[in-house]
Amino acid sequence: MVKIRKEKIKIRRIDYLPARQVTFSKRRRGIFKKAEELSILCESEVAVIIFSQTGKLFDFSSSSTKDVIARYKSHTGEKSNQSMLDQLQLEKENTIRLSKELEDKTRKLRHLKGEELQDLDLDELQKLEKLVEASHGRVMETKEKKIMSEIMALAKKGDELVEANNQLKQRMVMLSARGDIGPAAIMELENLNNGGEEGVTSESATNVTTSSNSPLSLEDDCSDILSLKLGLP
Amino acid sequence: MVKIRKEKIKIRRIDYLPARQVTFSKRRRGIFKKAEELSILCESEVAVIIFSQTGKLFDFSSSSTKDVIARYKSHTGEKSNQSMLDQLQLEKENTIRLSKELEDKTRKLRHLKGEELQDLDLDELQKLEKLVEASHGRVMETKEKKIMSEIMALAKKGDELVEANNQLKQRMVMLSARGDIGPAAIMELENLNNGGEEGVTSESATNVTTSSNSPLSLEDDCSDILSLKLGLP
DNA sequence: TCGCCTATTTTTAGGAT
DNA sequence: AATCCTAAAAATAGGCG
Repeated sequence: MVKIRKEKIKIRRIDYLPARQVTFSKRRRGIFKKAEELSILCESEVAVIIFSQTGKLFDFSSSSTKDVIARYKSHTGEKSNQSMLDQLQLEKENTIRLSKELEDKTRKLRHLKGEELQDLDLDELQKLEKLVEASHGRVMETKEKKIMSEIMALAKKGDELVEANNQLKQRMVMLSARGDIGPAAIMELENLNNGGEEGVTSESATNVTTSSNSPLSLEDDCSDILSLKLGLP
Repeated sequence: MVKIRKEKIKIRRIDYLPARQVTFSKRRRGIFKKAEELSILCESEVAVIIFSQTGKLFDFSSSSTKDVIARYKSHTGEKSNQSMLDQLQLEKENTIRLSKELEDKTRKLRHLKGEELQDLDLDELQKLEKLVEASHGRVMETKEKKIMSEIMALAKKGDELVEANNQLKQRMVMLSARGDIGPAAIMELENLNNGGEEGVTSESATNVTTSSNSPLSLEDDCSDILSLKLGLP
């Protein structure tokens, strides 16, 4: 029963481990008690979460710690785990749906390419054949239209070039008439631009408008034309 | 400076609202202070979450309430919001990837069906045409094979039926020879089974094995045959 | 709502078990 | 680690501004 002097302790880390552990235990209980009292006295919801230095978890709650945490999260504007789970579920269903669609399309694509036909019955094969035939027709048609329009574009460009050429030549002639350059240079130009043809002169420069190309029957097979790469936009 | 008698309070709901509010405020600060002291004295992580009766949130934490909550959740085996977010992100990327693939396949499918060809260039159109042609060939081939095999199956079934029929007739003849049924019934049977043909009798019943069908040239267009629905497995 | 006051209750440091 | 003891420290009920 020896009474020992005590003095107020400083709020700083307790260095002596056993003392620290004891204090932790005592004060922890103290806080939990206070928390409970507060929740009862004032009808409030209280949660206390404590991790000891060793990582051990101690928690108290007037109701359920998880509930209080959920309420805390909704208060701080965070999405709850539940709504997150819902979203995840939705995304997964989405993925499954997309996968199914993809599988279906992949299958159809194979069939249209003439692959894996063995799992089609006669009826389906007939429909597929009709489809492929129709498709072939449209592809041919589109291709021919495209070829025509590209040839037109080429022809137009050619005409424009001829026109530009003629205007250039006209200028050259005028310049040579004024003695700025010699006639030899003009000859050189003409040979460079139309190899072997009769020289296009200024008088025919205005009526090079339409259908000046070679005749082309697009009704026939024109795979030889197709094979040349048309470098137009 | 009048000294007033005080007595220990009971831990039960404080009915008088103003007193309750004051107590809430005082004790709340008390708990927070204790919590802080504990965290410092014992180097522990502490979080206190309090909801007042009016729904107002008060929280204290030695570090960050969210961190403590995350630690709490990982301790109680729940998935953290973060890992959930990661998962969600992953799913979303998955969805985007699938959507892109789907779009691509849809496009290709359209082209193979001869739709939306205008956004193909000449080169692509040519490749597509080749593909469709090849596909058409394979579809035709497969269809013909299928038709052949179905006809074979039909023929086989037919032969089996004829065979069964003959055996049945043979029995009938034997039965009639024993006087169990009259000859009129046999005639009736024969007329029912082969309308107009000469009666198939027991002596031809054993050699109905192969190629007893009508001649069919499958090399030609056989769309008229295709149109009849073959109800075989 | 807050701070201040003060008598009283409650908590707790330190020791011992 | 928990519990008891005790004196000192801290918290706080109730009142007042």
